Amino acid sequence: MAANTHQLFREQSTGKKKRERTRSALLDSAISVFASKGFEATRIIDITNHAALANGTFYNYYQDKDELLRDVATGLAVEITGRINDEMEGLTHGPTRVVLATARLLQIARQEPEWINVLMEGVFIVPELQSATVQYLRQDLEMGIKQGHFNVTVNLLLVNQILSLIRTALLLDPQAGDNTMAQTCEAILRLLGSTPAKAMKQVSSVFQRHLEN
Amino acid sequence: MAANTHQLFREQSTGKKKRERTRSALLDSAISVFASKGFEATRIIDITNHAALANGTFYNYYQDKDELLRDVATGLAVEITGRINDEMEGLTHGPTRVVLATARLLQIARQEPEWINVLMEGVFIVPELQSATVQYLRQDLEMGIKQGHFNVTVNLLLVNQILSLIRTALLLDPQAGDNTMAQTCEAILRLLGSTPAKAMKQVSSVFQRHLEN
Amino acid sequence: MAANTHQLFREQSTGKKKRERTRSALLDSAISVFASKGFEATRIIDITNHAALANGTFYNYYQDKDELLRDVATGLAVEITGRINDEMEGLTHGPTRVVLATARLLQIARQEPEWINVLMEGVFIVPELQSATVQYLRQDLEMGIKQGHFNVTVNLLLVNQILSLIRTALLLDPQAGDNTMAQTCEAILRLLGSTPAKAMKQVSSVFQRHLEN
Amino acid sequence: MAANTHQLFREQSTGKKKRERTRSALLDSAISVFASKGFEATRIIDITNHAALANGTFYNYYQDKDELLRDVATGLAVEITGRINDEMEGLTHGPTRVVLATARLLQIARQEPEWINVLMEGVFIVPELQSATVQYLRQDLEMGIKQGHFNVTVNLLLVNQILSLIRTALLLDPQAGDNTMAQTCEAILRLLGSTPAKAMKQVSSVFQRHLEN
DNA sequence: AATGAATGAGCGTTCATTCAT
DNA sequence: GATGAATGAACGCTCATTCAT
Repeated sequence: MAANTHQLFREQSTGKKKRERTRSALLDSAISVFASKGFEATRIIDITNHAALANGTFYNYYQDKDELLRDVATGLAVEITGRINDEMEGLTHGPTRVVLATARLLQIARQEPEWINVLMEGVFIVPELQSATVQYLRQDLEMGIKQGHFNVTVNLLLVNQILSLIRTALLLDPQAGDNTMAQTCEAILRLLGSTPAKAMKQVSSVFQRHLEN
Repeated sequence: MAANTHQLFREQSTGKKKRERTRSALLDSAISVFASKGFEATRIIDITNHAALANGTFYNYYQDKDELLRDVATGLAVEITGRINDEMEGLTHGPTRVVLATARLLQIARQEPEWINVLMEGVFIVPELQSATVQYLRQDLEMGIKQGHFNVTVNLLLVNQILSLIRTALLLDPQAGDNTMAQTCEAILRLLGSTPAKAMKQVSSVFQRHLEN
Repeated sequence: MAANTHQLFREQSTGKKKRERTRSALLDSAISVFASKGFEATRIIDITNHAALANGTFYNYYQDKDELLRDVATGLAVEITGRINDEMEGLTHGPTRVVLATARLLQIARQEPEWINVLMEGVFIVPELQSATVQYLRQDLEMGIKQGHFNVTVNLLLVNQILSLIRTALLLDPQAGDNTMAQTCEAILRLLGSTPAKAMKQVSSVFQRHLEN
Repeated sequence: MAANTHQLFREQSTGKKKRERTRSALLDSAISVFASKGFEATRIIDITNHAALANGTFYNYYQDKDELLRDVATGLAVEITGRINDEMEGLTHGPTRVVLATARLLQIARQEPEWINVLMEGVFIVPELQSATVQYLRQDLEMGIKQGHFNVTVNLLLVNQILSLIRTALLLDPQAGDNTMAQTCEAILRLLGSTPAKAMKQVSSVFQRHLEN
């Protein structure tokens, strides 16, 4: 098992029953292997080997790879949205929320590149994830519109445009450098109707207040 | 063979030697099958069956699926960029070129949804295609900047942001309805620095002048 | 599975773990099939069918036919040289050792014709076997030279000449009748410098003392 | 087509009809390809490619690879035995004939290594060749016996022992250096009953008289 | 619960062979 | 006679899945 890997699920299951611990081992291994070989190219035995389990053990927990990915991706989504939400507790300014959420997501990608890789593959297999994300985003957008900061009508295409800008950043620069992060946030604000000047100001202001570390 | 399928390569090869006609049958079949099952899930025998050929025949023409995809995607790219370029002959206004190219691409997707599907998969396998597209786009962007219409610095992320907006339209609405088309063009102009009002005006003006049919 | 087949490896593995027993089934089947169809003409499925296993099972044990042959031939070599050595324990007369080793090998061929067939094919694929045989032979030759019985200089060609005389006997008369056996032993002694008369006397003396049964 | 190849059959067919010339091209190509890849590993298309012919052309001349090998090997045998016989015209001394035939064969192997490779593969497929060789050899052996030079009874095993000594020389040292040649001739004479001293004398005498160049 | 040996369907690939041109 | 495109049987090999231990 890779030594320097963050073991999200293992941590959550220490002290619990054996069944839960084995399941967590499969989930953590799945993250590593999916991230390094891609979902399609991953074979069941890659995951069980990585978890130091027998191949047959897999089928005590999951019917197939898809079901595992669903579990992994959902767990990751819960973890990530939890982290982001904690940070936005109490923020009521639409643009700030949108910029901050975007920036934090890219920061997490920087710290845990495997998570995001897997999450992005999961989104194609687990439609629920997509719609959950859409719900979060919609709220912030409508908040910004009411406050007069965004000049858009919220629809499915708009939400997906925003998500695709984030996805593009992750694909092009998986470590999400500062430039990538700023350019992506500004692009989203422009898309929502900001002028270039206002977008830039907004972004640097949020970065200074919330991300200075 | 599906009856209602446009047979791009078959048309190009009627009257030519048998070898060329068989190759075209493989290419056309590949478009259909890749589009319906996706590249990864497609088996060689799916393609040869669709073309009413024996499985072994495939290997008289290509070493593997990748090589075929490369050939298909390149052929499609040539066809599509040719069509778009023809229409933009002589246009020197940056924003008009960008809007028109986007709109025409989405129109072609409406007429030939299979083409775009396959082309988008091909872009991940054939890097040359990506960079060719990037070249085209860069020129128009720089034209618009010189003319004072765009407020951006051209970099790889920007170009990919624009492409991702087009891709999002195709994924969400493969038939690319008029609303999708307009919203996508406006989004691109906003990304390039337009105000919402200017973007909308620009788009409707281009649509009226060049797409009224 | 052929009923009258000696099952060398099966005998060695009864009582052991399943993995070992399956491996032995493959080895024994390989001997039978290689011997009857030849190595080249043998298909993986011939071996697994003969062993009443699924084709895929083969790959749980060997990467390819070559690896299996290596295992089979090595096992056979160990068995055969073991038997011959047991019989020569304590013999210090060079010509006697050479004649006896030759005769015993041909006798084993008579009892287990499949073993020798496979071993001879294996020698071309597993160089270690060849050189092991060469080592054995060299020692006996040099013993005979020191004792003044052989008039030769030991080199690679000489060793191979002796081996080729044995091989010729096996090819022409796989059951190695008494005449073949005697003529081969005498030929080897002549090659090593004996006169016809001495060679004949030597051979019949060894046969009487060691092979009368 | 390899430039430095001796083209036995091509030479024999220049000026003849096209059918004959194409057949010769196949035969000459077969020698080269069989010699370099081995008979088993050679595919029909290897031969036709080498002959700059279409694959289908092969079947205008032969039913399969075996038939071609039979033709090639027979042609080579005729050529080689012809050359050796020419040289032995009028020689009536048994040992001299045996030594000379052996030496000349090894010399030809030195000049045309491909011929011998192919011939040796052919012997396993074309039994007639083996028996023809046996006939030649028998005559010389019986001549030597009548003359009191050989102390053997001629049988199939004896003849094959002699052939195997020659084969061993060719396998171990395809270029058949002088030492290999001498040691092989002496081995044959020893096998036929000569003492080491007489064998050596006989060989060097023949070499001096007939091979000094 | 965990194991890991066994399975066999299903794929890619080769290549001798046929046959219309 | 020569061509070379097309064929399809036959093989090697992988891997998800089962199940006795």
